[in-house]
Amino acid sequence: MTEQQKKILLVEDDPNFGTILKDYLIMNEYEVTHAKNGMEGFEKFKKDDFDLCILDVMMPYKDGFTLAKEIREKNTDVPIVFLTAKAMKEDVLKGYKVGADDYLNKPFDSEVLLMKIKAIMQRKATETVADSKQFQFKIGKFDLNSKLRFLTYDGGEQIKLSPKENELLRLLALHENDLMPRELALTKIWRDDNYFTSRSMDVYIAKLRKYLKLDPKVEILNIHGEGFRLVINSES
Amino acid sequence: MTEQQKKILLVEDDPNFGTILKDYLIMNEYEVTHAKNGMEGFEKFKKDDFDLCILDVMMPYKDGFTLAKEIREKNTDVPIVFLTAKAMKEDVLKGYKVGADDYLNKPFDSEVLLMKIKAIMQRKATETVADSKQFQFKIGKFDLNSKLRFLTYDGGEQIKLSPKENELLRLLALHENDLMPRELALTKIWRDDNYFTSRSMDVYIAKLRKYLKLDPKVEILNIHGEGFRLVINSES
DNA sequence: TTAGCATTTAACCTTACATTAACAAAAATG
DNA sequence: CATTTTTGTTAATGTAAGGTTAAATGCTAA
Repeated sequence: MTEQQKKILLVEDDPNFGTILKDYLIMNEYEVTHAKNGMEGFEKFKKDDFDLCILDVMMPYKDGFTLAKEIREKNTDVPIVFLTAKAMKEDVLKGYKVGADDYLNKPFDSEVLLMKIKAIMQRKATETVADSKQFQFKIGKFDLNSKLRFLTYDGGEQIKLSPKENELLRLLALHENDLMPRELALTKIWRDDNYFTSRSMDVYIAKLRKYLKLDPKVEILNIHGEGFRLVINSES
Repeated sequence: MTEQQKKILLVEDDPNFGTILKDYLIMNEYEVTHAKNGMEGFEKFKKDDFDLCILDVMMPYKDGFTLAKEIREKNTDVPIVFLTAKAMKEDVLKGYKVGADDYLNKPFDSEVLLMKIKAIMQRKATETVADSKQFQFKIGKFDLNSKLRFLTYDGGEQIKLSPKENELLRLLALHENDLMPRELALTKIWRDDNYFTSRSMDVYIAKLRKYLKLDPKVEILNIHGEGFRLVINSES
């Protein structure tokens, strides 16, 4: 892994603070593009690829959150850090919804900022695409997070899954619209294929069906003597 | 990241065995400091930074476990490997409590030692630097200052945290919204993974939950059989 | 030494999970 | 079409994990 200078987009309207921060980051081996407001920030964002965006929240013309939303539309991955005034606690949460990786109260300790930047870069570097996607499945209106063992319906309600429920649903999702052989689940999840484990599996199929009822387009069909099939119906 | 020679502190009283081992390690690109007993070992430890300590358990003046305890007081991170006589099974466990990363029965296969050393170094290398240096966390409306061990609610009320409370919360915050495996906390904080330490950890989880109740958006969720998850809910 | 902590251990309770049982329904089979 | 096999579903059971509180222990500093 070759060490390369990381590019940071800094959007901060206060000229004094902005310049100081920029210089500090450059001193610490980052390549910094400084924009003085949200509009300019977005223009610069479109023109280059950045490894990190640091956005002030309070800015004329276009505030940090709005800018973040626009950036997210273009690029879902780039880490975003917000700079906020100490007072605004609630807005901070709003920031998280936009997908902030972190935020800092002004004034802040520059060392802390540096640490956070490093931590974020590190995280991004190690979380390979394969890594994070392996556990995420879209099942109709549901999202299955197989690592944390929960099923989200339509971005809202969260259903906790037991280990067996989770593994079974994951296996079904892996074979979406296709046959998931009984035997496969039994050997992979139950590690044994006999009458009782088979009945146990049926019990789990029933549980999953109950959860999935929330979305009428999603169903688990049985293929007699063969296994099951997770289908997502397209017609309404 | 530049490859650099790793420093090993070897504390072993048997002059023959010690010298052979030292030479063997040097042959394998390690920088080795050899001490002949626990007293000397501690003196040398204080004078330098080591990447690994290899301690014989049976030694005159100061045994390996006692030395390890002293080393731990100075430095909680440095990996420790014990060399034990084949017989002592029980003592080995005692060693784990001190926070041993591994142990080896004498006589042992030098290849095995080398492998273990490599594995330990690797493990430490991936425990990111950023992680170990991060001490400030925003947890919903709370601010955790992990260095000074206190939790501030909404800029006002300050809650003092005990060392264990602090470390546990810090570990949870480091894994915010993600799984913090039980085992991780037990090995990192309690340095031992058994029924009682596990129950102790549960007690601390309860304490943290009590503190965190001030902000209803913050909760510690359990993932049965896996660990805990610190989540900050965005919706109100 | 004691007072004041932090931490562990203990006890007891609740919840979560997986399996098994029991019975109903559907599908296959001859 | 009667019978067997497979599947659907719900409930009961046993065990393990976690939650909570209090008491016991250990530690440290006055």
